Amino acid sequence: MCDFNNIIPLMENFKNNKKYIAILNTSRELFWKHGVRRVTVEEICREAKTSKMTFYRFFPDKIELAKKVLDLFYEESLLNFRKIIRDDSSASVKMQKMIQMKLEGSNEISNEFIQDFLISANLGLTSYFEEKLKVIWAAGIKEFKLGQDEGWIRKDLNIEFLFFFSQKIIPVLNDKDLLNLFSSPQDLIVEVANLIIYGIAPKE
Amino acid sequence: MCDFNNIIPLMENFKNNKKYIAILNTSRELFWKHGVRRVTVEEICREAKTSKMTFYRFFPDKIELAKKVLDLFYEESLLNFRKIIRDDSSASVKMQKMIQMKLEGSNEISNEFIQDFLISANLGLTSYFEEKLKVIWAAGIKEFKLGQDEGWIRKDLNIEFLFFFSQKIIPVLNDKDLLNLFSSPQDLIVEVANLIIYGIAPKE
DNA sequence: TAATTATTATACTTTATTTGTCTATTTAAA
DNA sequence: TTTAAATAGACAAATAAAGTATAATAATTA
Repeated sequence: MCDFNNIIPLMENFKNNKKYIAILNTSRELFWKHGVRRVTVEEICREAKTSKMTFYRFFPDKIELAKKVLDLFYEESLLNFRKIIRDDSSASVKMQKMIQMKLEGSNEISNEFIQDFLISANLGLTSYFEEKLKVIWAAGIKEFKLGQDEGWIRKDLNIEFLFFFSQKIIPVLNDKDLLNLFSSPQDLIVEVANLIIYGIAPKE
Repeated sequence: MCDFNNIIPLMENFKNNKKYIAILNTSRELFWKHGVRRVTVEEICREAKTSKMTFYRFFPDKIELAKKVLDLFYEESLLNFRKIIRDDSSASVKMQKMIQMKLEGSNEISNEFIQDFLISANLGLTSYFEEKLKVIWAAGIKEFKLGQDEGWIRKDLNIEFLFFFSQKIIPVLNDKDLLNLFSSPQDLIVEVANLIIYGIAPKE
């Protein structure tokens, strides 16, 4: 008699909805380029070929959409990260893949996007971002600790330190003069990966 | 008794004014990234470390500023172009330099910027842009005709055709597979320049 | 130094844009 | 055919941006 499916909103069915996905993709692109502040709901709808009413059926407002975009981005990044960590290649290759990923920047959040999360406190995104970052950071560290358990990362390594270190080292790797020491970027990546994995001691 | 210098506004003295230059540079950067529409006067002032009042002393509004930015960009581009054309290197080297310039995109107007000139008719920039383009186009053609007079460009070449052609050819040169046929991008540029200058006939 | 001029910060009004909601219609699916 | 989903357009309310006025400060120059 009483079918609750008709009463309780089918929240998570959105995921497969074409329009919902179109809005997410379009907004991600626009947010990436220009940040949240500069992009209007109307613009997103126009680009995603949807109407405003449909937009508001899915998202209460632009800010919540931005949060969702951030969520999905992190989810995706973590998945990529996990795939490399749990991959059954050697430690050195894993590290190479991670460096590659970092260099390509495919896992990098755009500057314009992040600015609106961090700087313009007015949008109310700052704390959300910080919370999210903490969670992701923890998840990433957990993955690395897995590597310690599996034995291909030494147990006395400070993972938190490694994370900070890897953030700082990327610009250095993009140095033109450094690149010239190698016959290809790939060779540089291998060299760095080996340094990180094996240090400077000879492999026994 | 009557000093007209005090009455007639010293219009063109702006050119050397620090603040004026700061506003132009800042706005160019912002317009380049986001287009005119998305950038606010207040934002420009903030970035250029100047006040709104100073802004309005130099420019009646954002649109006039955008026009000025376009003007200066074209002026600069034409100067670069002229420098190459009137340079006393060989025809082939001239062409190499021009191709290089095109590839670097340093003389390319940004897409975001141009969008606001072309698409959003509301800003009233479209006709201004078209007029300007005509003038620059003509100036460019005139430079090339100089080359014809000087004898290093054959007299029966249709310069207008060459212009269209060179616009279309750039993306082709950025093709990865094409680049792989050469040991360096520079070699590709030399090859293309030689083709344009000498055609396929052997140099006598 | 005093006078002049340029610049700024702030507050404020006006104008324009954006938001979010409401309809009446159209389109698509069951 | 009925039901649900999506759209276009109009709209009031909220927000943001433009542009002006004023008083206070800093920088120049005579």
